[in-house]
Amino acid sequence: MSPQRIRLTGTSYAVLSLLGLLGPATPYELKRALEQSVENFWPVPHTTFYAEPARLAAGGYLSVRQESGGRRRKRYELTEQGRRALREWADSPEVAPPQLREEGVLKIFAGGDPLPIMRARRDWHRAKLAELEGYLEGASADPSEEARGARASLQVGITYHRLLLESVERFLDSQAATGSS
Amino acid sequence: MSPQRIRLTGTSYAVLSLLGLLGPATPYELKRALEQSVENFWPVPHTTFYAEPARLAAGGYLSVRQESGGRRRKRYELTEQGRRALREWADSPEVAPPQLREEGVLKIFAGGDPLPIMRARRDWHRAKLAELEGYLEGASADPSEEARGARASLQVGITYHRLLLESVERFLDSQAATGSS
DNA sequence: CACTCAATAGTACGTGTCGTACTATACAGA
DNA sequence: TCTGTATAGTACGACACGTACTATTGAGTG
Repeated sequence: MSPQRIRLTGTSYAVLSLLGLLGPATPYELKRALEQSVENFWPVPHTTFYAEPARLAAGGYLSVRQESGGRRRKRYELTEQGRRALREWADSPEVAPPQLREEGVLKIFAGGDPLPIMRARRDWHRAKLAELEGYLEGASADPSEEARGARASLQVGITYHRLLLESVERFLDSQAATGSS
Repeated sequence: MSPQRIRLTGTSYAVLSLLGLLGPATPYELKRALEQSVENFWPVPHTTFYAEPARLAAGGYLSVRQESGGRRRKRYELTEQGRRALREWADSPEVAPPQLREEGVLKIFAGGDPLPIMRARRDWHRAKLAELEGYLEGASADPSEEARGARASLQVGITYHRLLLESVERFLDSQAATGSS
């Protein structure tokens, strides 16, 4: 029962801030909110995400209440300790360096043909950008103060993805210009 | 002794392609080559990276010869199986979607102040870009055919990072223009 | 009303990854 | 020969990941 020490990771803070935004929520509700926001600059597979609230509860950062209905879902809520940890982290200016995991570039490194790879990328980035812009429209419909961070991060996320797309397009143009074998 | 089945991950292919480039090498040599190339679009902590060649050898993708000197390092080399797996992977056009892990945006999402975070980012991206451009100069000094993939991936990597930097600068400019409280 | 199908809401488990901390060798200079 | 620093790793426990499976709900259909 006494809270264990657990390490707080990026995923932990993602959960904590979503709970800060939504109030008490079930893992599934959190996961849905995640998909429309944090997922895009902090990817988390769903199995990891489902497990995280339980970890945080074990560490004393969340409290749980189990529903009695058929699905007996667990509803999690920030504790004072959780709220404090979140605020401290958000207010400290240090950030870990960003990481880009790009299998496409890895393939090119290994000698793969850049053109089809980068074309696939271009299409993917276009779709992703459209998706994010949709989320931003949705988020802008809710002008509350609590959603300010969500909107700001979507802005930044969109800028990132827009420019990534641009970089891919630029690369493809330069290829078309030069060695279009 | 009979080769185990192992899963080949991005890290595996990073090792395989580095071995393809360098020929027989020790984990440390691989790690050094990694830092100047693949690391920048496929981050791998050094402990994971050291372990990977042994895994691949257990799977039959690499062969090992242990040196007899003081440090008794192990020198790894691609087997035919390894070479085949690498080529098949590099030639297939499917690529997993790129992932961006950006703690800064996560903090902004959580309500952190965007300005100091993005300023730190700008500086980081500037330094990284300079570093990559240095590597490209180094790689261009070696105009061999085998290094073609290395050069191409550095080009792409530089374009990515340049645009990421630009996106941060654009964001900071827009902040400076609007609400510079 | 029973049945089926899709969508929703998860869990289990083994392999792989990560970070912290520690260890060991080589070599240069005092 | 001692001491420091760069080089070259290993140990290990906690954490993350992916595949596959399970269970509940609700809507439509006969």
